[in-house]
Amino acid sequence: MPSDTRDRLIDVGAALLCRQGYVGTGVKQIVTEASAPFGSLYHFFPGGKEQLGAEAVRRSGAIYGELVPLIFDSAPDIIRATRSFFEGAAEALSENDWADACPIATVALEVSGTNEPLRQACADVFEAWLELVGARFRAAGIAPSRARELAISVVALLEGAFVLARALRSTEPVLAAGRSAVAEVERALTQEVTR
Amino acid sequence: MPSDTRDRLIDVGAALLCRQGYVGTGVKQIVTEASAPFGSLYHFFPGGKEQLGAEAVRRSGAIYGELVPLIFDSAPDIIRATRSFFEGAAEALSENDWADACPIATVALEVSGTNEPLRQACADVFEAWLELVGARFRAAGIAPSRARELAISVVALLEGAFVLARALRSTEPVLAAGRSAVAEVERALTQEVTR
DNA sequence: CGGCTGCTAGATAGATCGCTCTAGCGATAG
DNA sequence: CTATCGCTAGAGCGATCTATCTAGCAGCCG
Repeated sequence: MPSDTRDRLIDVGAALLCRQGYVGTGVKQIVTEASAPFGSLYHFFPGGKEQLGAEAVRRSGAIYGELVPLIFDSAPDIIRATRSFFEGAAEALSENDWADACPIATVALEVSGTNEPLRQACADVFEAWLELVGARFRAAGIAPSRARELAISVVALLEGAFVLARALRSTEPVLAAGRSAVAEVERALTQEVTR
Repeated sequence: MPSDTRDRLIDVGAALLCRQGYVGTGVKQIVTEASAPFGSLYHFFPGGKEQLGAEAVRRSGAIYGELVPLIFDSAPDIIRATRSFFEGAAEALSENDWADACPIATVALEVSGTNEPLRQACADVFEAWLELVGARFRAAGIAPSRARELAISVVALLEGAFVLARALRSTEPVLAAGRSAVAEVERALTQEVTR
């Protein structure tokens, strides 16, 4: 049974990583906001900040990954699911002062050249997301290789829109990228039907 | 006349910001790699690291902005220009060990919630890029509002693909996103012609 | 020559970084 | 009861961070 404190450290760490990135988040800040004793961090995470960071990245990835079945199951088709996804992202972004964008993009860019374990954690999360989304596209009748390419484009549109949205403090990029994503899904479906 | 040392500090700073982000780059590392005396940094940049960072972001933005006329002028149309852009980005990325992605995306994500002057610098650069690309689309006959939306999607595809590519250490996302970008440009042109 | 200015040069302050260390609490087992 | 174990609690270490400080060099002007 996992300790409560350990869970809180990961949750708080994940939230801070999302907003400030890995380098910008100090271990003291994590334990303070988690109301955890300092020593507990190194009790539960002997690997220190790096281990906690990696686990926080993977947890964020799992939580956000759950949005895929949640949204795709409640939408009538993959076109409207894609639209929902971007509209929901835009809403969440503006409501939380542009903090709740991608939980791991900042970390991924920061550490991709300097911290291999963390880079790998981010890569694993991205791959899992691509597979989750790609599976939905395949289930809608799109050929596997085309489904993966489409998944990459949709995720890239979302990630790129988050970068622009956070810098510009506007939902416009997310909404514009969402319309492109919907169009791309439509195009892939049309190709499939008319082949 | 700008001092040689001052220029070198901005150039080295811009290169380091691209690879390590703002928080991950120390001022000592900048002056060391620029072969500049430590005191000179605060002589030329009284605002310290923040001022140097903002100027480096703006310079990177200007340099990368020059790629737009460079590529669009040497391509026969905006479709092939868009394709060139992504293919060139993929090549540059793999050749430099996934370091030369977007020079400011990491900074933009890192500081968007903690450092207003730097966030503004990133926002200004993104807006300038959107205008540069949007102007090319308008020149090809696409309506202004549609041209802006298309520019946002293309830039978002590139930025998002960079995030995935750096984490996955693969050019696949950039190439897949590039094909989507080309398709989106084609779609916008078709809409314009058949209207 | 002397004096002024722009820049170099680096020591160092003060804060913060990640991390290690010891001490002790509380619950459970023997 | 005592012993043990999981966890709490925080002092403090060495390193590193940004920024300031003084001192001095080189070149130009009078």
